[in-house]
Amino acid sequence: MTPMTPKKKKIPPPKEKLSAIIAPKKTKGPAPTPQTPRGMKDLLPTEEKFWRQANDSAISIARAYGYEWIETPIIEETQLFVRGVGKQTDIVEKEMFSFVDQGGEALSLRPEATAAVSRAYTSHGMVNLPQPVKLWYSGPMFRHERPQAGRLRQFHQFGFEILGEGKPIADAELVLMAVRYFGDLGVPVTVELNSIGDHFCREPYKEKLIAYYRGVRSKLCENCKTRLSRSPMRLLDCKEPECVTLRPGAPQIVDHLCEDCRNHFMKVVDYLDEADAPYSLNPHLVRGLDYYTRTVFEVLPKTEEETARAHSALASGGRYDGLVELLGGRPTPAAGFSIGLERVINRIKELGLPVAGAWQPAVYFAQLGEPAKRKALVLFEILRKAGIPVTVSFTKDALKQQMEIANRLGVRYTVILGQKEILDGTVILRDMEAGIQEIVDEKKLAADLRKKLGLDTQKLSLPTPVVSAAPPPKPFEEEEPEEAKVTEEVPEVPNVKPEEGV
RNA sequence: GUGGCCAUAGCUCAACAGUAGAGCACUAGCCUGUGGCGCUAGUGACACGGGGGCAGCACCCGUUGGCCACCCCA
Repeated sequence: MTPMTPKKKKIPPPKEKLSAIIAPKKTKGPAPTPQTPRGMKDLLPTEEKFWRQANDSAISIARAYGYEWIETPIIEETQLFVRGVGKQTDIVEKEMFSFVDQGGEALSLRPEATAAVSRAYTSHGMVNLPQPVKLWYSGPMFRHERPQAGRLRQFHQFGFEILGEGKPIADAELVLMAVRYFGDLGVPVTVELNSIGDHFCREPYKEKLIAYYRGVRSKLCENCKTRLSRSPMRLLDCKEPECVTLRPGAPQIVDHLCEDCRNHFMKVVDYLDEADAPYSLNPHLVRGLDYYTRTVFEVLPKTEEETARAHSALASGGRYDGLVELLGGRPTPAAGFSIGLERVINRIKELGLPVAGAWQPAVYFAQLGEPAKRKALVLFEILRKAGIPVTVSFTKDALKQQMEIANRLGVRYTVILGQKEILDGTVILRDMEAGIQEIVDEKKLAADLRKKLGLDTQKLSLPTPVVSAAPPPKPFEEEEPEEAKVTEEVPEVPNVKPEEGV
C-alpha cells in the first residue's frame, strides 16, 4: 500500500495532444504573431489609473467595513464548482475552462470566487475565528462565453463575503457597501432586490411554479420548455415575448416565502429604507448560481436611455446559507457580492468620471557622461530612499533626450548631474515649470527636494507615494501658479514666449 | 453556444483590380551639457491561409480576432 496514492480515479493525461501542441508540425511561411486568446486582453499602462481607481475604492470600502484580504488559487478542482455553483447552471454546464492535468486531476479555472472562499473557510478552520469572518478578494475569473464589450473570458472581480452571520443586517450591509462603492466613484446605479427563499419554502414554491407553467407549456419558448424541469425559477427571467406575457400569472416567490424567510427579507428591506438606499424590488430576479438563498441583488447602471446594455450588471450577490455545508463544512450562514471591475471601468470611461492619477514622479534625475552615470547610481538611490518620488533613465546618454523625457513625465524638478558638478560635489536643480535652475550641494539635495515638494509637512516618508483611494470627485492635479522665487536665471534657454505663464 | 457586421502603420483614418497614403506618435538632425514650439528626414501596415483571375488590400471560401443582437451574467 502506498499511502501517497490518492483514491480518485485518474484519467490518463492527453500526452499526444500536448506534445503535438508543444512541437507542432512545420508550417510554411513566417511564424504568425501570437495573439491573446479570445476574450482575454492585455492591460496596458494607460489603463493603470482606471484600475487603481476601481480597485482602491473597493479596498477602502472593504477596510471601512472591516473586511480582510484573502486570495485563493485561480485553478481549483472542477468538483468545487460543480458542487458549489451547481451542476445545472450555465456557468458549470457550458462556461468553465476545464482540463485534466498531467497528473490526471480534473481542474478548472475559477468562474467565480465565492465557492473557493467558502472552501477556504472550512479548509482553514475559520469557524474557530470570531464570527463573522469578513473577507474581500480581487482577481481574474474565467468563463468561456462569446466575448462582447463588457463580457470577457478573463475578467476581474472584486468581491466581499461575510461568513458565519445570518442576520438580515449583514445582507443590508452588503447592499449598502455596493451602493456606496458606486457612490464614491460617481457611477449612478440602481439595485434590484429579491428574496428567493431557502430550501424549505423554495421547493414547494417551485412545485407551484411548475404546475402553473405546465398548464401553459405549449406557449413557452423552446428554451423554457427545457428549463421547466431543470431550473424552473429561471423561467421568470426569460426575455422571450411569449414567456414574458405569461409571467404576470405566475406565482411569485415573495408570496410563498416561509415565515422566517419573509421576516428576514422584510428586515433587509427595512434596513435599506433606513439607510435610504436606492433599490427596487424585482420579484423576477433570479440568480444563475445555485447556492443563493433568501436575499439576492444586482447592481445595474442607471442610464438615460434604458438600452439593452443597462441590463448588464455591474455587481451582484446575495445570501448563500447552504454553501459552506454543501462543501463539507459546518452549517454556516453567509452572504456576499462581487463587482465586475471591467464593467465599472467601462462605465467610468463612458461617463468621463475623474480618476486619481497613476503614480507620478515629481523629480527626474538626468545624468551626463560616464562618470556621472556611475555617480548617479548612488545619488539616485539616496533620493529614492529619502522618499522622493524620483525617476531616472540610466540608459540614456544625451541630456536633450533626458530633458524630453522629464518634460513628457510632467515632472516638477529635474536634477542634472554632469562632469562639472561631479568636480564641485554639486548638482543642478532645474524647476521645469519656471525654467529656472540653481546649483545645490549634493549632500543637501535630498533635504532640499523634500522641502520644495512639501513632503515634510505630511506624515513620514511614503516609499511609494501611490495615489490613495480618495474616491469622490477629486478632479485632476491642483495647479500651483507658483511664481519664480528662485534666484538664478539661465539665459541660454530659449524661453520664447512668456505668455504661457501658468 | 446561435445569427449578423467588421479587420489597412503604435493610434485615428484614406485609396485603387495594376503593386499602399495622411495626421498624430516614434527615431534622428537643425540645437557639440538643457524640455515644451517650429522645420527637415527616417522607421513603420494590407490579421492568417486557400481559391478563381494576366494582375488583388480590394472578389469568393476558410481560420483567427473584435463588435452588435440573442443567450447569459460580472
